Amino acid sequence: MIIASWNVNSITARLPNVLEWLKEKKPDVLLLQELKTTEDKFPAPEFSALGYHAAVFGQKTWNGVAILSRHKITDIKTGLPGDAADDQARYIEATVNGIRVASIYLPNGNPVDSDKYPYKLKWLDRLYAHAKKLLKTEQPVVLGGDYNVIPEDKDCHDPKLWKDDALFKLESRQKFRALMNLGLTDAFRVNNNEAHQYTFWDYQGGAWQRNAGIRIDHFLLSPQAADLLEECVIDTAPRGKDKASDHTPIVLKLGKPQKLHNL
DNA sequence: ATGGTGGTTCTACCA
Repeated sequence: MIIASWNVNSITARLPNVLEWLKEKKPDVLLLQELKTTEDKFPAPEFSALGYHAAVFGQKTWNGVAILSRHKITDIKTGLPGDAADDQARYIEATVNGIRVASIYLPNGNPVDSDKYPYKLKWLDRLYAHAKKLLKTEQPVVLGGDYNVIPEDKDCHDPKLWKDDALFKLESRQKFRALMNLGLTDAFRVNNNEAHQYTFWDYQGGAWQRNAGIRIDHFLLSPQAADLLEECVIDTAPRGKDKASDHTPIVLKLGKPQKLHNL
């Protein structure tokens, strides 16, 4: 089973690129972030024509997340619990093929001296609390998306340039670490310890051409999902296309549950 | 320290 995640920076602007990529890669599931549109304007018919169901949590102008799937999508929940006043469309969760999957668009948090940074940190705390509950179900859980957190020095081009940024500040990284200390696994790092593997390159300053990127799109897996992990790779090709998003897809391959020997 | 680009929307704001 292939599950991919892609921050598309407007599904309207990115539709041709996303359709082309789906036709080529044919993932079972694609998690989308930064739709920048509402449910009623989401291009569901175009995805349906390729065989994908869609669960969408949108809003006007900003944010917006979705789950596309060739398999039936059930038990859809929108919004991250823990703050009734939070009206930003950043979280959608559903069951696909026996796996609980979430598409996450974590707040950016910049500038750090605005209320955006505490909102990000609180959002990370809410995600921690929610992940704890999901882990108690002992189901395969896949939390994928744009976390807006650079986990380590080696996940950016030049750590010095990022040290005071909301994506790299100590509190952000500590809270991301805390998620893993709950028992979640950063799928990309299971079989790949290389530095400078990126999922985002800024539109500005020739960041793509200079490979001055950051790794901020992640798949975090519950133990039951991590046991199924076969591969997790970043597909850099879409970032080099015309009219590209500033993010590129990260792709996760899960196998079938193994039969365990009785011990 | 600033500005560089691209998205939505139409004037700034966000990333």
